[in-house]
Amino acid sequence: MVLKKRLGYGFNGFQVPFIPRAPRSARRRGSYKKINEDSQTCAFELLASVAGKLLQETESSSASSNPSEGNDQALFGKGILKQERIDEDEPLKEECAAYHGSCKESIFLSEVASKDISPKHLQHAETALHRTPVIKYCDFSKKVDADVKALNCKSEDALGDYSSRVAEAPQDFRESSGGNLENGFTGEEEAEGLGPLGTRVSTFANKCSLKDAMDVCVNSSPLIDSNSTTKSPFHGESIPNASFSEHGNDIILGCRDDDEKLLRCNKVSTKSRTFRHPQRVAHRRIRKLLTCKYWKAAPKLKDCELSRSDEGVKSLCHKRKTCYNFGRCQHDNVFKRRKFFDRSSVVTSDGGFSSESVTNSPDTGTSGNKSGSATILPGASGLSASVLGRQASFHTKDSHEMKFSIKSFRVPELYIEVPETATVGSLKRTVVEAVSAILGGGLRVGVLLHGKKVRDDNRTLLQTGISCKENLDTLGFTLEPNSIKASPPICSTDRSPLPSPEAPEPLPKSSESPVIDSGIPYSLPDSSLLTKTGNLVEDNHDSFSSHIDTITDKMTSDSRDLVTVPARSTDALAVVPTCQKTRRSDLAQRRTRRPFSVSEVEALVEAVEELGTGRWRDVKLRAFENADHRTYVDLKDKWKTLVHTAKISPQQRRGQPVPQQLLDRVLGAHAYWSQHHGKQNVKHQAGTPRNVEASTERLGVEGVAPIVMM
DNA sequence: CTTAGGG
DNA sequence: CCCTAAG
Repeated sequence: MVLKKRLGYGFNGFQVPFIPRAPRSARRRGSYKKINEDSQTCAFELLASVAGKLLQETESSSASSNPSEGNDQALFGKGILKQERIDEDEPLKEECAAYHGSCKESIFLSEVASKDISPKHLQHAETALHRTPVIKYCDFSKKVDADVKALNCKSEDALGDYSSRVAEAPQDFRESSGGNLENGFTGEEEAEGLGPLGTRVSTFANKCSLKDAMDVCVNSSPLIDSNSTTKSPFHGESIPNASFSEHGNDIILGCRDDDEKLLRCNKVSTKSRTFRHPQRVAHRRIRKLLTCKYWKAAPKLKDCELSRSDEGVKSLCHKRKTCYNFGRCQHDNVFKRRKFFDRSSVVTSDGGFSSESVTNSPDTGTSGNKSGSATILPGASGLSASVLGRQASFHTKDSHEMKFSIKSFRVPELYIEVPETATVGSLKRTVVEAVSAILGGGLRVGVLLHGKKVRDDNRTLLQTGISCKENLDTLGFTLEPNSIKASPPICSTDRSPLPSPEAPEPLPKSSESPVIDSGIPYSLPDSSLLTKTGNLVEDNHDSFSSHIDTITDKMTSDSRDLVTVPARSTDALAVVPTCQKTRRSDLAQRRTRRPFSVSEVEALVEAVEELGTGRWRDVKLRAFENADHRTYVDLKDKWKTLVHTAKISPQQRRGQPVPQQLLDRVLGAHAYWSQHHGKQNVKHQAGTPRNVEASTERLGVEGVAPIVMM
């Protein structure tokens, strides 16, 4: 079975986390989802599934404990692993190349083994590791391979042991390798006392450029022992990595940043370049946005609305909520937030910042091809990526060739606040960091079939009901960030204003509990930002902290998955400068109040008399056509208040007095229309309730009723 | 998007 | 005015 897959990828945008709240409108959501769903449904999933299947097959067929050997050979020989990345030729690439070229030990060894394992390197490596969880993982895999190879060639001292072990039992890898490896995976701890293996890994990681993180991951994964289920780097469930490459699939999953600065952060890069303005944003919304002192860009993820996948995914979403650090202090704004998002021009209709998908591969199935599109839903953090895939062709019975491309990546709950003075670059960085934080814990791939998550990793595709020929479209993948548990307050360990990526944060390793990585300190690289934020922080400190508490409480009660951000973290604060008040005014800013003038009231009354209640839109059109600030809802509300006003005693009325005459008419019309289930008789004229001069106390329909229609 | 109502 | 649930 030869699977050739290519993944294009790119971050499409971030999604705002969804708040566990009941969907506003089922209807709406449905439509929303529909849109997304259709377009991106399962490339990734497909891929994953295929991989899984392959894995299965592989396992059964070739059960070589030593993956490096035969497998590699096969892979490379077939040129399966193809690096589509075009960009930079980074070390990583080199490595890959080496790999490809001769998967023989020699090369590998030279690359890996020969590397310096000086403390320096280590440090470097560590840094790298910490920064890039994913990469770590990837590297790790490779590492393993490398190790294995090394072993084969000539065992290298300690390394040999490790590697051998690894080769045999990847699962144990972590354990055997000791903390080091683990560290590498999780990126939690410092890589102290790294063993040889650890060292290497680190080194390797170091070499890899962040940009290629994803690529690396995918490509390298295959290298790992196919038989063993490697604990996914992503903390999560184990993923049959081997499967991917084994069959010669060419899977390229890459994410890259266009912004190099971003690279310093974590791995999964995002490419966010521009903000797409939702076309539908109302003027006023935009207006509001503009007036905001700070703008926030957050994808809006209404619960699962954005999730493009089906129920399965949805459920996922619901289960895990991610609260990004940035959003922390505003929990109260959660609600408002949503609103904001809706209105924000910054947010894309489908989610927020969106950067168009970045696709490297020329033939990415970006072109509307839906067949294999997949949605990657980052379950935990709600990060989701959508993948577009395409089934290229079918060859022999068993070999299927498909192309996949990750069309977009979405990170749902990203709440970022950046001063307008921030630079675009800083914004990007911020976003990247935020995303990185979410992805920091690694990624997990989930396979969805018909919207349902396939949990049994051991079943073959066939068994699962996944057929490349038939229902590829029903296949979906989810990319779920391994949520990272709330980590201890960063502040306790790292106070540096500009947390360097090096600062490792403890990450829970448990694959069970998804956690969001809150540990990564976020900061705004931009000095100006920092400065500004710094001030803000100071200013808002109190409110902030208190607010935090509140938030925390709610959060915890709402979702354990929510990340708890260290309230004190300077870093965190830096990103979330604004607080309640400010935010409120900014985000939820109410429309300015515009009392209805008598003339307006009159016009309204007139219109209602004729049209009746229940036809606010028509009323609007008729009497307030040009008053864009008066929405039909406003009119309706006004009518409501008018009616109320008319019913109460003049003494109780406040505000600009409305001529009693008008109020009388209001009552009359109200009585009339409430009596006749209005709308239908548009015909009868203004005469309707109107002649009610004596309408004053006529609550009864009678007084008004006179106006018979017909 | 509209309506209808509660807040 | 806002927010939402519902057509």
